[in-house]
Parts: sequence; C-alpha cells; structure tokens
Amino acid sequence: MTRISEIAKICNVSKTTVSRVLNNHPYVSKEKREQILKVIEELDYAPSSLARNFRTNKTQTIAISVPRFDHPFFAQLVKGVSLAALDNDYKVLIFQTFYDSKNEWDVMEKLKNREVDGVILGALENEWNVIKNYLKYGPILLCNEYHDSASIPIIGYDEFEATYKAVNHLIKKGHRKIGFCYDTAYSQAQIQRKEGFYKALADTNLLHNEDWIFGHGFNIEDGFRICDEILRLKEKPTALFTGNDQVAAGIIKKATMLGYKIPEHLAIVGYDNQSICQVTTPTITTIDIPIMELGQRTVIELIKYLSSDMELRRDVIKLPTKLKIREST
Amino acid sequence: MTRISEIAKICNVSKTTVSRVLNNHPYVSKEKREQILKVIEELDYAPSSLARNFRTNKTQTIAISVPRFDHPFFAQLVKGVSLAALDNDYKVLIFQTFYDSKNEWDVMEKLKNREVDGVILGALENEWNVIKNYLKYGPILLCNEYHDSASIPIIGYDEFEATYKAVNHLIKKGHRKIGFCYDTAYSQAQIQRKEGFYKALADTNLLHNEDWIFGHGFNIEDGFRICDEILRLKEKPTALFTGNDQVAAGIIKKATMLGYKIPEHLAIVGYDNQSICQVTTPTITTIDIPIMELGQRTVIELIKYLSSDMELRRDVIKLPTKLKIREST
DNA sequence: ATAACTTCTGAAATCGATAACATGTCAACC
DNA sequence: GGTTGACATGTTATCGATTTCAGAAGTTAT
Repeated sequence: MTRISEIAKICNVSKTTVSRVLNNHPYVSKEKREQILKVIEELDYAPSSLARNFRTNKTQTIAISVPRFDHPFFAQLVKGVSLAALDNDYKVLIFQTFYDSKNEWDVMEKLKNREVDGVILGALENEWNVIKNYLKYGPILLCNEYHDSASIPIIGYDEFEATYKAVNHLIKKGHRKIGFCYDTAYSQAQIQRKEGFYKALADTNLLHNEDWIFGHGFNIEDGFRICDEILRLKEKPTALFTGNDQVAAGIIKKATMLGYKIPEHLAIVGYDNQSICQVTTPTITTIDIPIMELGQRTVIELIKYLSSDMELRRDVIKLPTKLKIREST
Repeated sequence: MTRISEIAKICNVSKTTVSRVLNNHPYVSKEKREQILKVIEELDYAPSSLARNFRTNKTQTIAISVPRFDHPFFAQLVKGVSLAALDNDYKVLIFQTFYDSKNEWDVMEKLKNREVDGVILGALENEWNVIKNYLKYGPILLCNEYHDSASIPIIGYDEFEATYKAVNHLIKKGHRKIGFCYDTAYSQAQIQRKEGFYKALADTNLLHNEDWIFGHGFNIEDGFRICDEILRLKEKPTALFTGNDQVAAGIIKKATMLGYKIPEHLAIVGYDNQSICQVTTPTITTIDIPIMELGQRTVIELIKYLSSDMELRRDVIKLPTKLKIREST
C-alpha cells in the first residue's frame, strides 16, 4: 500500500510538503504541488484515514441509536441523519437498542473509546444520570425523545400539542368516549402525549376511562391485538388515538374484517403520517411529522458542537407538526 | 484523557504488560493483572480505538450500501446486517446510493481509504469493471443483487424461480393476460425476474404483451400511477406481477377506489412479504423473502474473509423463498 | 541598507497503542 | 548439573499521517 513517504521520495520533497498538498495548505509552489498531485494520481495513492484519524484524534463519524431500524419512522429518521451527515463529510454508524438499556450503554462506550465523535440518541433507554457521565467524552444529542432535566440539545416536536390537536379533532367530531394507545410507559415523550390527551379531555370536561388506555402499541400485530381488546370491552370507546400509524392500520383492518365500520363505529387517529395511511380502507387521519428534517436538523446541531469548542447545553428545538385529516375520523 | 502509559506508571509496569492485560494475553501474573484492572477501573480508562485501529490496520467496521433506507425491504436488510455485525464485534457504516453510481463510488473510496474493512453492496450501480478495481483494498460482497461475471460472493435468492412461482400461480388461477412491473431496467436481478416471468408464460404458451410491462415501480405512488396506466389500456391484463408490495398496495388501493374488484377484475401479486400486505383490502399475495437472514448471512460470509486470508471468490448463495397466498389473487 | 514580512521547505516530534525481540526466573527432565 | 521450556516482564521499534519549529529565500517598507 502506498504511503505518503513514497510520494515524498519520488517527488524529492519532504512528507510535510506532500501533506500540505493533501490538505490544501498554502505555501507550496505551483510546480511542486502539480508534480505531487500527478504522482499521487499515478500511484493511485490515498492517505490512510486510520493514520489521519489517529493523529487528529477525530473519527469524522457520528453514531445514531434508534430502537430499531425496520420501523418506518426510524428508517426515515436515519435516512435524514445519513443525508445530512454525508453532506458534511461525516460518516454514520448505526445502532439499535431494541428497547434495551444495555445496547444504549454500548453506544456510549463507543464515544468513550473514541470510535465516534458524537452521538445522536433516537431513543432513551437509560436514566439521565447514566448518560450524563459520558458527556465528557463528546456531544450527545437527543432526537425524537424528551427529558426534563437533560442538559443537552433536544430536537423533536411538540408531542403534547400534537396529541392535543389530534384528540381535539376527535372531540370536535362529536366523540365523548376516546381511547389512547402508547408504546412504552416510561418514555417522557409518551408521557407528554398522555398529558396532551388528558388536557384535551379536561378542556371539554370529558372523563377518561382507564379501560381505554392500551399499552405496547408498536406495530400492525399490536393493532390487531388492541382491536380485540377493545371489542371485548362492555363499554367501548367510539374513537381512538393510536400514537402510531401501524397500530392504526392494524386496528382498522381487524375491525373492518369483523364487520365494524370505521369511522362510524370507531374513529381512528394515527401518528407519523407514514405511507401506509394511504392504502388502508379507510385511509388514516394522522399527525404529520417532519421526520427527515428531524434527523437532518439534529445532525446540523451536532456538527455545530463538533466543529467548535462550544459547551454543550440544553436547547429544546421543536419542529412543527400538522394534523392530516383523512377518512378514518 | 487517560493513556496506557499512565496506567503503566501507576502500576509500575511497562505499557506492554498493560496492553497484555487489555488484550487478554497469557503470561501476566495474577497479582499484576488484578492490580492493573483495578487501576483501569478507578481511572475509568478506555483504550483509544483510534490508536488501536491505526496500529493494527483494522477498523472493525463494515460498510453497507443500499439504494435507500426508508424502503422497508432495505430497512430490514440493514437490520439484519447490523445484528450480525454487532454480534461479531463489527460496527456498521451506512450509505445510500439513491440509484446514483457516484454515491456507490464514494463507498468504494472508503474501502480504499481504510475507513472500513469490507463492503456489502445491497445495490449495484456501477459497472463490474469499476467495482473490480477496489477488490485489492478489501472484500466486497454482493447482497440482493446479481452479476453474471462478478468474482465475489453473491448472497441472494432465486429471483427467476420466485417470479416463475408467482406468475405460475396466476396462470393456475386461470389468468391468460398477465402484466409485469419492474423498478430499474438494468439491474441483473430485475432481468432474472423478467426471465422467470417470460419462462412461466412460455411454458403455458402464453404471449406477452409489451403494453403490460411497467417500469419505475418502487413505492405506493408508483402503484397509483401504474394503476392509472393499466386502466387507460384498451386491452387490460387480468393479473399483474408487481415485484414489490408497495406497488401492489398502491394498485389495489387505487383500483378499489375506482370501483374495480381485486382479484376479480385484476389479480395482484406483490413481492417481499412486508407487513403492509396484511392491512390492505384485499390482503396481498406475495413472495416471502428471508430479508433479515439475507443481511445476516452476508455479514457472516464477509467476516469469514475478513478473519482469514482466504482469497475472495465467486460464490452464489441463494436463500429459499416462499409463495404466500392471500386474498389479492 | 536594514528591518520586517511573506512565501516556501524540511527535520523532528508526536498521536497511543501493539508487535518483535530480548531477557530473566523457575521447575522439570535426562 | 546442565538443558529445555513455560512463564513473566521490559525495551524498543513501529503503524502513517500531521504539527511544530526552525530556517532559507525573496519582497516590501522605512
């Protein structure tokens, strides 16, 4: 494998001069620069980024951690992250937590090991106290999650407001018995949604019913299951905030198959505005979230810290969401 | 930041001894080993992987390149790759080609730069002659794509047979006018599908009709569009191989909305067996592909080469597929 | 004419680990 | 008792670039 010293020897210059050419430093005579470039071209030389990274103590790599990849929300998020990162000459290492704090812990270790320059957490599986200890090794940003006291940038959208908007839409449609689905109980983002839900009910003097709260709502199968649970209830809700388009699609499919009419018997609101909303019958009313932008924006914020010596600080950035009304409500 | 020399000094041993402990070499006395581990723990020391990688000339990183992430097929593929890689202490860098050869070229450059130890191509955007030149820098494996003469491992499934199976199923259902969708014309995988399609027709003495061949079929919107194209035809096919569940879902949705009955007026076969198949009305008959396994297997093959000095060689591995019959046919 | 820059170049140090090699100790064996 | 081999440890070189520092040559300002 060609090394910088070979180029230097052939051109009768020092390694330093070759390095200057490589890094576009000024103060290299035109003739030398051209000759060196020519030899580099001829020998098909590429500098070892292993050596470079070592010397400069930078990896030009960021880590993105999400619960899983094969959920369309996170796939899009990662797409956005990847786009923005590559645009800025950063590479992206991916990690899935599968909702397990140990896996997130492993990502943090990569920061400590200097395998990455910074981390984007698209999920939060550990206590803040655990995460906090890693801040000394590099910037960590929170994306699509929330934490009360985390002293780091948090890029997301207003979960409270989005949920309020969706539930309010159901109320305006005349519904009085409204159910709620969530995925994991302890995520602060989910708690914000629940608060938005309760607030919308309270503002209209509606009571909530614990029987109408459904957990572990991630995918289509969960939708099937939750549909069963609803239909088994003596007193059923007439509308449901599902928190997730997949769950919404599952419920719609199962309910329709069993002869229930959507939205007449049960109105459904999804969340995320994924493409699946367009192909179910009926199509799904949902909350549109600028997922790609979320990922891109987070990378831009991260790079701001990476390319300056700015101290990391709390900074809650909320992108706008939109209620997208379709046939399921 | 703590360095190995500090640990060595505190413990009154040489860096080598600390390094031995770090790498679980034998020939370190129990007392020294324990003391060193204790000090490492106390100082919260972690070896710099930057230095390690540089010294060992390995990155412990592989690159996976796919057309895009937010397509469920590739999201799952990447999930499988990520799982298998992490299991084997490799990290995964992700790249999207967006069907642009330049982006693939960039991935190859990462191999040349020694930013990754090996590459998995989940798409093939360049001529084989271009790719070939990079083999000297590290192993490159093809996954979910095919090439006649590529002298590298190719992990996929039998596209010809899968398509044959699907089209044959339509023929057995009595269809005589069968259409075909593809995504990009020049992918050899797509060509294999087309051959499977023609073979199934030929085996039953059916003619194919060029009007029933539809290109650029990637997503739901393409399904909508292709549906329009079909309905505009004077002589319409009665069945369609879509090559993609998204396209199938789009066509089903659009056709149903316009009053056409699926499968009575138009039978539809998808491809990939993604979760969307379960929520459309009717549900989608499709080809089940072990996508995750595809990703995992590819990583295992790659690591075989990475951890030995075996010469990379052509090796076509085909995982089994299954026809999954649902309501759309 | 001299001081003060600007431009250009190279020698040597450096980043933090691992690898190669040398050496010393002690027990087992013939 | 001398040889052999396993165990334990340290010294020094090394990976391939960038950075620091020093200095030469040429140019401009005073």
